[in-house]
Amino acid sequence: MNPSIKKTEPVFSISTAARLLKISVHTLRMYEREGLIIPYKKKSNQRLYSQADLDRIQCIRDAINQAKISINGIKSIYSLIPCWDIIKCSAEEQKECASFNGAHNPCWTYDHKNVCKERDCRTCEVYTKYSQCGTIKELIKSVSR
DNA sequence: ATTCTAACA
DNA sequence: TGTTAGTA
Repeated sequence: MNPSIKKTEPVFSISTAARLLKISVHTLRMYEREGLIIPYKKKSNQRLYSQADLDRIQCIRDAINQAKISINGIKSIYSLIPCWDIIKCSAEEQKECASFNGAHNPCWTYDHKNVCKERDCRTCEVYTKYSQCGTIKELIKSVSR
């Protein structure tokens, strides 16, 4: 409601996020364990969610409830994002990268040894670019053709 | 009062 | 997915 707060600003506690999304805090933490989301962490280790996080999670909920896609299915979809092309890592780095070589999990769930090491996956375009339901569908279409 | 991790009569 | 335990 406050226009001065950016959609990417982590402001919602896990209980507030759960209430707004109508899901349990347990489910919220589970999505994180599965590597579907990367909430902001305070130094106290407590999670904070931005409006962008909420939007992303709602897309995940829609994929599960409407499209009937499983958690593993969503992870597989995310793994298809061409991260190497988006962040343009070198051929050497691609050779060493699991994400470039048929990984079935999102790139941000792996240990990074290349240029990704200096990046914060939460704010990386690879993670944020396909956070909207529409863009995820476009990705699915482009892959299924 | 809230959140966190880990675990399961 | 739920719930409980023991913390911070």
